[in-house]
Formats: sequence, C-alpha cells, structure tokens
Amino acid sequence: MDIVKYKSNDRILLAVDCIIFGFDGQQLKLLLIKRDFEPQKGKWSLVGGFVSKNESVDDAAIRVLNKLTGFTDIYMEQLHCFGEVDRDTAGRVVSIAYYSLINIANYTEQLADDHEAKWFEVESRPPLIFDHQLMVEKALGHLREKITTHPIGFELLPAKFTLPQLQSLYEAIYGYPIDKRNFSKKILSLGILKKMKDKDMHSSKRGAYYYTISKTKNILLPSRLNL
Amino acid sequence: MDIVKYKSNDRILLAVDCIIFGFDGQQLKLLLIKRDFEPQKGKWSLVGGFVSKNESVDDAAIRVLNKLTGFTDIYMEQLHCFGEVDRDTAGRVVSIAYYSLINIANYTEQLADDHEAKWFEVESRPPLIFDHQLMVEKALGHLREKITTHPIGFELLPAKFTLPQLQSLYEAIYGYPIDKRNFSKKILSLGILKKMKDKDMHSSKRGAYYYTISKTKNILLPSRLNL
DNA sequence: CCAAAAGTGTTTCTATTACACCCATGT
DNA sequence: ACATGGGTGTAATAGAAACACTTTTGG
Repeated sequence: MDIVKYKSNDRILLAVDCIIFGFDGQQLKLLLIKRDFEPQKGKWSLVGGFVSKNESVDDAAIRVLNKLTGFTDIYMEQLHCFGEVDRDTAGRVVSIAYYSLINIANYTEQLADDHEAKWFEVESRPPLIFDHQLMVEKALGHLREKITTHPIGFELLPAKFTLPQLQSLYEAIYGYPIDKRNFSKKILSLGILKKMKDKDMHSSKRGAYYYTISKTKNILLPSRLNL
Repeated sequence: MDIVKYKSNDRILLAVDCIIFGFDGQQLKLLLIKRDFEPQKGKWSLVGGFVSKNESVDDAAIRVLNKLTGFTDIYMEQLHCFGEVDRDTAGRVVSIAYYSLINIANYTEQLADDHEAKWFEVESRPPLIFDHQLMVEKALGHLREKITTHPIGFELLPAKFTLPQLQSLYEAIYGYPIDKRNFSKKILSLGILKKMKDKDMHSSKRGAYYYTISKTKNILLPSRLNL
C-alpha cells in the first residue's frame, strides 16, 4: 500500500476529546461522562476515543460524538492539539480536542443514562481527569471569540427560537448581561434572521416571536458583534 | 513506567510542520526547504519532523525549528492538526502545524545553504508537497487575524524598527495599503512603543525615528486594530 | 533647489453605548 | 387591574476613515 515507509519507531496513540456545549435556556452546559475504564475510572471526563489508523482525525471526532449522542450534522470544530508527554497517566497519548455545540433538547435522558453522561453547568463543573480542565477553558475562550465573529449560537438552540432566548444564550456565554434594545438591533441588522408569524407562549403572557436563521444568506458576519 | 497500558494497536506517526514567516522590509516571506528524503524528494516543503515518544508536540516543533535556524526564543504558535488519512502519500502521518515569526535579518545565507532552504515571497510560493499549501493558507489567515488583535508583528522586525517599516509589514500581511496618519495614531495609542533618539538613515534622507517595543507593558491589546 | 520619504491634525461619518417607556396577555 | 416579560427609539459618545500639507536633507 505505502510506496515508501518511514522508519521512525515513535508511533504514538492519538486520541480525540470533545468538549460538548449545550444551552438549557438559562445556562451554558457541558456534557461529561463517567469514565468507564482505567486509569481514572469513575472520574468525570470529556468524551473521547482513539483515532484509528484508517480514519481521519476529524472522522474520529465525529464518530466519538455520534456514538454518544446519536446525532449526525453536529457543529464541531477542532480546538487544539494537546501533546504534553505526561498528560495521560497511562502512557503517551496525544489528544486532539474538538468542541461542539448541540441543541440540548434533542439529547434525551435515555442517551445520558446509556453512557453515564451528565450535563453540568459550565461554571460549576466537577474536577476532570488529565488536562481536560485545560481543554474546557480553552474551548470556552474559543467559543466566546467565535460567537462574536460568526453566527454559531443558533446551533445551541432549536430551529425556532426567540430573541430573548438568543440573548440569554449570548449572556450565558459572555457571562454578563446585555442591553436588549442594543442586542436586537445588532442581531437583526445582520439580516440572517427571519421573523415567524407565531410566538412562543411559554415564557410570557404576551409571547415572544419566533425567529429562524435564514440559511440562504451567507453565514459570515460582516464584522464582529461587540456586545 | 505506565500503570495501565491502553490496548489499541492504532499507533500513528505524528509529525510537526512549521510555517515560517519572515519579512524583508517589502514582502512577507516564507521559508521552505527542498525535501531531502522520499517520498517527494527534491520538492519544496515546509520544515517538519516526527514527534518522538518522549517529547511533547510543542517541543518537537521547537526542536525542528531550532535545527533549521539555530534560534531559540522564536515566536511560535500551534495552528491546526492535519489528520486526513491520505495526506502523506507514504503512510499514515498526522501532522500538527505550527507557524512562527522570525526576524529574517538573523537568518544567514549559511543557514539556508546548510539545509537547502530558501525564502519565497508568500504570494508567489512554489507548489508544495502533500497538504502544505493548505497549511500555509490557514497560517496566513491566522496571522492576519492574530496581528490585528495581538502585538506580534514586532517578532518579524529587528529590535529597533521604524514606523514606516512596521506599517509596511502590516500592509504586506493584510495585502492592502494603510493610511500612514491613521496607522501611526493607532499604533502609538497602544502605548507599547518607545521612541528612540536615533534614526534609521537608510530609507530616506530625512531619516525615520527608531522605536522599540517596551516589554514592560502588558502585550495584550485592549481591542482590535481594525486597520 | 529639488526629489523623496517622514511626520503631523482635523473633519466626517459610522458604530457603540446608555437609557425608559408602552404593549400584550394570563391570572 | 396588575404583574410579567416583550418590544421599541433616540441622544451622546467614541472610534474609524478620509484627507493634504510641511519638514528634512542628500544629491
């Protein structure tokens, strides 16, 4: 198969780990699993897995995420390669971290039970194994940056969402409150939201109009949001 | 040494590749080498090397760069992991790409000759092996983004530089001209440059004042440059 | 004295921020 | 009728962009 083979003996175990964000309407959440193998069995951990020889690293990340959630078509982005020699206590493993945004409503209790997975509020997450804390922190920073320059927040919400919901999401990610007049002005000025005729009547008596993201538009923001 | 060993057989060759940027006063340059081993021997390539089992991925990148340039203390940042199955025609190799900024003046002809290395203008670089083109494009995008939010441009210049030099650098990276009045206003307003008493008399009869970056200051920009 | 690059301010315009009241409805 | 969250506009401020002339000095 290979025409030339490299001589190096330093083959290394490659893993992917996935920082999975969700949003429950109030808070930014993180999906963690109870690790079911040694070392550190029983501790909370990001979802991960080894990259096999005949799959791309991206595919491995997709596979790992799909196994846990059953979803395909998940927003996922490579974050960083974590390559310290002793990051995994059981041997040399280099890990490529990905983060993904999923609509928490699609994630059932059943799925969580099957994998001993649990959603944690990001800010009060438990201790994690290895360098997974580092990964989460880095992912958070990236997410905050990304959401100000690209319209990815919608991935965390249902297909139909209200402006107050979207604003809560931004507030949860940024960690501070935003003026709602300025928020709606700016978000709507992007021209990527389409107002629906119907309203969400759950959150208030008056109801809040639903919006959808109009996929026809180019999803690159002209500038940063600066909220 | 290991308490627990993972069972996976899918150990993979891990490489690092380095996109090395330099600036000659006019143009943004890229340091490439003539590959001296198969496959693709004789083609232009980024500098790279395999990650050995007992060094971190970051250390491998530093080692590779140091071997080529002799420099330590180089600005270097991890870019992305390239993990397609067939990216390397000689076998499964996953590569972690780094980009680095070096002061081209410190790089001697001797060093270049020793490694069959050559500086190319970024915009007219030769065809590169494997997915190295992709890596360069991604690095360029990152560099453009990074230089608008962090004061890293100085890494490409000598310790003493003039404002016109710094502006040329930004222009080379952005690929378009900048108004010099707005540029100096903005750069100086950051408060991280220190004006020297002496001038660079090479570029004009009048001479241009030298500046240095005052390392005492925090090197995080308060905001983006937006030039 | 002239060519060539360095240096410097003001105005216009655009984007961001701050801020408060009315609306619709279920109870 | 009232409490609750939804929706909306304007004025002040700050930042970005556009723009042209004077200075210095080697040749």
